[in-house]
Amino acid sequence: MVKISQDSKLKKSLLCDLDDWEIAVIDLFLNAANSFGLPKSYGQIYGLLFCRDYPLSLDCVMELLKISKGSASQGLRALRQLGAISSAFEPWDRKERFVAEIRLRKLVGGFLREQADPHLDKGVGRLKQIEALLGNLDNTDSLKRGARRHEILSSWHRQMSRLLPWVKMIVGKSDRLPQKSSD
Amino acid sequence: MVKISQDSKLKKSLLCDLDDWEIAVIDLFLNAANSFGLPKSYGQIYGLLFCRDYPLSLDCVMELLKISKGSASQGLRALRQLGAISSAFEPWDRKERFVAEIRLRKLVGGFLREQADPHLDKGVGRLKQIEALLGNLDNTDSLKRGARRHEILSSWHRQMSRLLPWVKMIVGKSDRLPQKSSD
DNA sequence: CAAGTTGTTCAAAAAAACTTGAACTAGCTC
DNA sequence: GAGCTAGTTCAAGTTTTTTTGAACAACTTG
Repeated sequence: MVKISQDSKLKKSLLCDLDDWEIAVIDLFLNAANSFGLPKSYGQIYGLLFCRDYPLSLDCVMELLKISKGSASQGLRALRQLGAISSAFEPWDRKERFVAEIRLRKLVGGFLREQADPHLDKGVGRLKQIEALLGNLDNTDSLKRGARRHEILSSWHRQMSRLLPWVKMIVGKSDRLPQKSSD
Repeated sequence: MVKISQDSKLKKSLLCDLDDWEIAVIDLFLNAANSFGLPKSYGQIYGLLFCRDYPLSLDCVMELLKISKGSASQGLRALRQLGAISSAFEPWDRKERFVAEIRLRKLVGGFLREQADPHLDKGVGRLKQIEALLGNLDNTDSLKRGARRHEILSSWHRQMSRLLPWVKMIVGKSDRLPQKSSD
């Protein structure tokens, strides 16, 4: 491949800037990320990849979004960890390139796996801890109250544990887009 | 009622401090609030009320949790808005007092109503905006790509809109605690 | 192995979110 | 209406989170 892409003046034009609609989409994901408790930059990165048909490298992401190398690197890593993007190496270049996962089911699944499941697991520990503290107690009144609260929390925990698999199932079950793959 | 409760030295003992298990429960909710994207203090406040059998006033909340009046006031308001707590005035005192809602279905429902539904609504607007931007476009390639992305986002929007009612239904459908009310 | 490229790390800077508390409104009571 | 009490508001302060960028590690190539 020609060395042209090293010249930063040309780079800009080669990468061709964002379209207006792309900016709007990226902004949409920025906001979405925020309300899911993820950093804005993750949303922007996902949004950009979502807009594009072909994989982008870390450099492209950096330049198109005007964010730092560090942000881009961390964001891409986190998004891959969430299963929201995947990466591949093209044979003709050793840059890693990224594409967005667009199957909603995968996105939701990954998010729940990384965010919800861990909390449910920690919950078990917390419930045990509370149980233990109740054990050390002689004050009958407080004990009874605490025991009741423990029951309630346990019940919630059970219900949430049952809910999540359903959510993972329901999303994307039907209502697929006409053409193109899915799961 | 006697004026004793104005004497701050007595107040402390009258309110009786938090038990260890209560501290653990409050901490649990603090963390939970955090992962739902709500301020920690909201979690603490809810946690405290969750532990108690009887309604607490703003003052009590403030003193037991050692948070400021402002935090307590805002937290209580927001929690009520979410349907996570409710308030009442006792006939013998003009302080407003608060109790936690413990029916998981109500909690989830309120949260979705206040947090998810608005986002879905805003989503409609954003989709329209993107559509409009695509309208201004002559570049056929970008237009096609954009149109496809718009389809995908619309599909996601539909799927999410269908999911939420299910979640509201499923949570709390069965698996009730033995005794005591529910919905 | 020197030079060049890709991507990671992490301390420090910047930005965002949360909390505080003093000033304020509103409603009683005398 | 003066004096209390209950509760709200919001600018300023504090804490937490996110971003930056320079130093670094890993790998390739000549």
